[in-house]
Amino acid sequence: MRIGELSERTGTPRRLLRYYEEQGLIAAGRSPNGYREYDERFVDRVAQIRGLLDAGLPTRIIKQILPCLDKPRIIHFPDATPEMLATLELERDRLTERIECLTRNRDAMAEYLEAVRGDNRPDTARTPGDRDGRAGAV
Amino acid sequence: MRIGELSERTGTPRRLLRYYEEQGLIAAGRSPNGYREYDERFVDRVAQIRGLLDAGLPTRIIKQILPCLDKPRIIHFPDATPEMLATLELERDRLTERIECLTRNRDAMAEYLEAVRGDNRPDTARTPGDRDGRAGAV
DNA sequence: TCGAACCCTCACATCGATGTGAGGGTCAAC
DNA sequence: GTTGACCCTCACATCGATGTGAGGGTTCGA
Repeated sequence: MRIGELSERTGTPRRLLRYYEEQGLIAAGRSPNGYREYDERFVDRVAQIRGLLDAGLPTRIIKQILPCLDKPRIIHFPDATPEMLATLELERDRLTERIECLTRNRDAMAEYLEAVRGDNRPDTARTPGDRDGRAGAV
Repeated sequence: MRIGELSERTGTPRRLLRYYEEQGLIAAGRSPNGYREYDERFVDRVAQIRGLLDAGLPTRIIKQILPCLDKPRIIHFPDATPEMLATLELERDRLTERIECLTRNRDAMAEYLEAVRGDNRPDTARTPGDRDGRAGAV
């Protein structure tokens, strides 16, 4: 498929598909006329890139760890340089931290919403399972 | 405390503390000489702002939902305008999605790392609990 | 053979979060 | 009273991810 179709199927502007290629995240083939040529695998790949980008990883890092993540069913050990493993470990921990942080905030929001909806006494109220009274998250 | 101390205690550049104020996320008092004046509460507040920022929310949104999250022990229902609740609900769902996405990616990394470390046969291998053979995440 | 709908490569613009520095006050300690 | 460590307000720079458009090929159907 060409860039237009991939763009539509992934909901990603053409501009960005070219950008990801420029950053070394994807390597599209070219047909004789110079058009980029993609196969099915790119649909998932682009989705994954966007996921990681959205997770806050910069393209620089994504480029490093993507080879470890995108093998469809086989893990190629030769791919794993020590640097890559270190990066991967570090990013895994970063992600874990971030996930915890997000979860705390999400729960604080959910808690607030529940409190507002569930118990609408006139002015103020405590949240349901409010041990120390702090719904706030970090 | 003044901006320097808050900066140090939150690990946040002065510049950003001023920026957050400019964006309406925090409202510092002023001492007679014009210096910003902060109390203890700002330490948590700034941490929370950074957490949300890091979660990918823009200051615009943070400004909206922060009032729902930062009450130390009391939830003030009057704060909850319908728009705010809608935003909050939307962002909560967004966060949930994002958390799932991050978790998938984190698990894919962890899985890969485990596979690389646990079982180092010469060339290729399958990941441990590899049902469909896809370690990839989106 | 013409036009619409693709594609290409630059290359500059924008946006939000930050960095950096100039120009200038405040204040405590020496 | 001067120095050093604070603080202030601009205001321009940077950075990564994106938007946008100019200038120009390719393909295909009317």
